[in-house]
Amino acid sequence: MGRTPCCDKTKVKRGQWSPEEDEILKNYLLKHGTTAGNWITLPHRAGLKRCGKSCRLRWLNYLRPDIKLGNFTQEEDNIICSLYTQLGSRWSVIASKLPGRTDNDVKNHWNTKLKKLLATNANPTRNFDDSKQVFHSSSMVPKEEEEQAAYSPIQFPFPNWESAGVSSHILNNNKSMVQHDQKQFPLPRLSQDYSKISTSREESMSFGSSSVAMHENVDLAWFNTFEGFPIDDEIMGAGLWTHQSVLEDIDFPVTFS
DNA sequence: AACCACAACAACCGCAGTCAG
DNA sequence: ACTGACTGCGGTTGTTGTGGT
Repeated sequence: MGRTPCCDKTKVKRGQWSPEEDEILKNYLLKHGTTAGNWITLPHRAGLKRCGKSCRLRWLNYLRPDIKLGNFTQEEDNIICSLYTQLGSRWSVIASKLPGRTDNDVKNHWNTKLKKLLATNANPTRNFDDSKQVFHSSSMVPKEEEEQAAYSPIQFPFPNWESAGVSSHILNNNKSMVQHDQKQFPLPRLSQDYSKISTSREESMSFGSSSVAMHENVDLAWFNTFEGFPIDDEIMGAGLWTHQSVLEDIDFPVTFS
C-alpha cells in the first residue's frame, strides 16, 4: 500500500504562481498566520486551487516578509562554502546562518554558482611549494588522493582562501604566537605536502575564526585566521562561522607536522 | 531572425522525522 | 507501542531568460 497523496493532483493548479495567487496566499497568512490550521487545508481555507505543500513552499521561499531577495554577497558566499565543508548539504542549517535566505535559495545558489567556482579554485592535485610560498598543481596524484577527491569535491575549507589572500597570512606567521581564550600556542607550519590534507566531511572542522583540516599524515594544518592573528578586515569580513563548542574539545597546544 | 546551449531560478517529489490520537 | 497525518528537508526536474552562433 502506497503513501496517501497529500492532494489530488488532477484538481490542483501546478507550475508558476500568478501575482493574484501570491496576493491571496500572502494576505491570508498575514491575517491568520501559519499556525491556524494546517498546510493541507490552507488552500481550501484561503480559496486557492493549490497543493498545501506548494503553498507552504511559496510562502517560505518567496512571500514571507523577512525574505532577502537579490544577489548573494561575497560574505554570504564564503559562509556557505565554509559551512558546506563542515556540514555537507544540510541546506536548512546553512540557510539558518544567513538571515533572510532560504534553504532552497542557498541550494540553488550553490548548485549554479558556488559548486563551479569551487571546482575551478580547488584543484585537488595542488601541492604546496614552500620555497615560493604558493600552491601549484602536480601531475602526480596518488590513487589514494584521487579517491579522496572523488569522495568529497571539497578540498579546502575555504574555497576562496587563495583569492582572499589567506595563504600569505598562514605563511607569514609560522613563528608567531597567538593568544586566544587565555591560551597561548604556536602557529603551525603548514605541511609542504599539502596534497595530503583532507577536508572530507568527517575530518574537517572549524573553530574560533579558524578552519582546520585533519589527516593521518598531517596532524593539523592551519588554514585561515585566528583571533589575535594579524589579519585585515577584508578577511575577517569573510564571515567564517565561529564554532566555540568545537574549540572547547581541543587540547592545546596541538602538534604539527 | 532563428536556433541552440547553458545558466538561473522556481517548483515538485518523495522520504524521513515528529507528534497526536 | 502503533499508526497515520502532517511537516520539513534535500534531491531533482521543469521553465524561463540570456548570450552566442
